[in-house]
Amino acid sequence: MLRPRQSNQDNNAALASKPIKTGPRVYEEIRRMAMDYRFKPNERINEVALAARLNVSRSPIREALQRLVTEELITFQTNRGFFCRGFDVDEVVNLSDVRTVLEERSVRLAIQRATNEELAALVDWWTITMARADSFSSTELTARDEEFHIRIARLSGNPELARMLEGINTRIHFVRKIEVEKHRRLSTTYTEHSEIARAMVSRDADRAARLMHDHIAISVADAMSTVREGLARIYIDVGQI
Amino acid sequence: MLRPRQSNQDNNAALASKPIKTGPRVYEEIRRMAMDYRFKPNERINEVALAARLNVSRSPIREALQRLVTEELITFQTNRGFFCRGFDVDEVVNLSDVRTVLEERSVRLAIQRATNEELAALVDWWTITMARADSFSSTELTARDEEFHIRIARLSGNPELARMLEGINTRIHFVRKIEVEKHRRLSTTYTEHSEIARAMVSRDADRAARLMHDHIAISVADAMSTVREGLARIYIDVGQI
DNA sequence: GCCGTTTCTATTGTCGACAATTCGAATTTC
DNA sequence: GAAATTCGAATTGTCGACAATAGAAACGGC
Repeated sequence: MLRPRQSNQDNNAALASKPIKTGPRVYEEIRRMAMDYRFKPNERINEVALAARLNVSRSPIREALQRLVTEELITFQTNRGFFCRGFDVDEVVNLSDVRTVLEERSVRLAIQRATNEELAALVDWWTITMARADSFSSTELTARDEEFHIRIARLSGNPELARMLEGINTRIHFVRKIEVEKHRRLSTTYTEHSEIARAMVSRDADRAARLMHDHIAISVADAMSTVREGLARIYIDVGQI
Repeated sequence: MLRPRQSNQDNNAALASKPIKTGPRVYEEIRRMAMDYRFKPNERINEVALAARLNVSRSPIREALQRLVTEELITFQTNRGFFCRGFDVDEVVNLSDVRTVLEERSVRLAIQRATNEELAALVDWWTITMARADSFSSTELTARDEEFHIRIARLSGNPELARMLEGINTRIHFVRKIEVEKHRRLSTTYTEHSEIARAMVSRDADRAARLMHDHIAISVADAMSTVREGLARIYIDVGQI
């Protein structure tokens, strides 16, 4: 009889009948955990425990972790193992600074290269999103916020630029989510996004870039308090094992 | 008797007595190979062959490769394995575009935050390097070129910015080396670096940023021919197995 | 009671084995 | 002759085993 490569009747319940390769699955799962700080900052990550938790051996775990190391979501020390990344204000501020210049370049290129249809589609999509905003959970809202920026990055026609922004996004995902939940309504973000999109439609690069700059600066302004809030959540929510 | 974890009398000769951990060593080694296109573009990388070549098992090989995947030096497809990254003009151009905005930000921040001593040290170091230029091999020359930019990035006081620039540097290392060898004298690069450094000392941010911008633009200008030259080298030099 | 050793335990690093998949070549079919 | 098929060899995915290392605990000297 063949060895069951992946016990499809997994953990506790059945979203079975999903023939997802375990390699990628494990990677995605750990990545998600790291993004959401399911590991405490600087916590040492026990490979065997994690392997048991995900019903696999240590090999795929280690490969996924190594990959996350270069994504800066995980830290690694030889002979000591893997650790969760830290969580501090400086990092958020520094990332935001980089993000600012990349996003500015992003809008400028998008304005230069995107078609009228593409830009119109961006506006439409965001308008619809705004209209439905109340029906979205914080998680969904955060995802839409991130998607707005990613769409622009894609329109820039520079995949490398887009990839780097995505990398930054995954690293600041947690604080961004906190921000969304803190304000909840997000109305300022909404109007700011709309303004940016409209500036893009009218091909006003300078204005769009400036709006984008300010848009990011605002959230950096109270990064301190956001991080504080984030730390509280990390160490208070023990809802998940 | 203990199992010899690593046959220290390696491949063919003896740089033995080096108790370097095999994990990091393997990673560095493969990384170097990828940077220099010792693998042909888009070539499939055979794990067992590579493992045999480096005298280790497949586990450390795979971990290193996974790590290089997020560095964009290696590509990966489930069930099909690892591949060398491609080698085309678009990528170089796109990376250079990103690099430009990051380097501009880098000088600006460095001018803002670096001390007089630090900037003076930069000028001095580059002056000395220029003086010794003739005694350097192309490889050493390339390294100095890269180091100049990295030093500025460090002076920016933003480690994230520096890290991203380093990432870009490793990806364009090959073409940069070609450029260095193509011009050999490098005199323009030399004077350009000097000018940038001097502008930094006089805290002229706009000028420094503009110089940096042009400095990079120049090499992008004939990226096409450089890449062509690079392709030739990759497929002609069969010096290494 | 505190600091430096020593011993023991938990965890990581690497390996070889084997199943699952893919690749390539030979073969057949149209 | 070209395209599809089949089958065998090569390669990848994952596992469990065990040595080497680090970390904790017990011990002893002061």
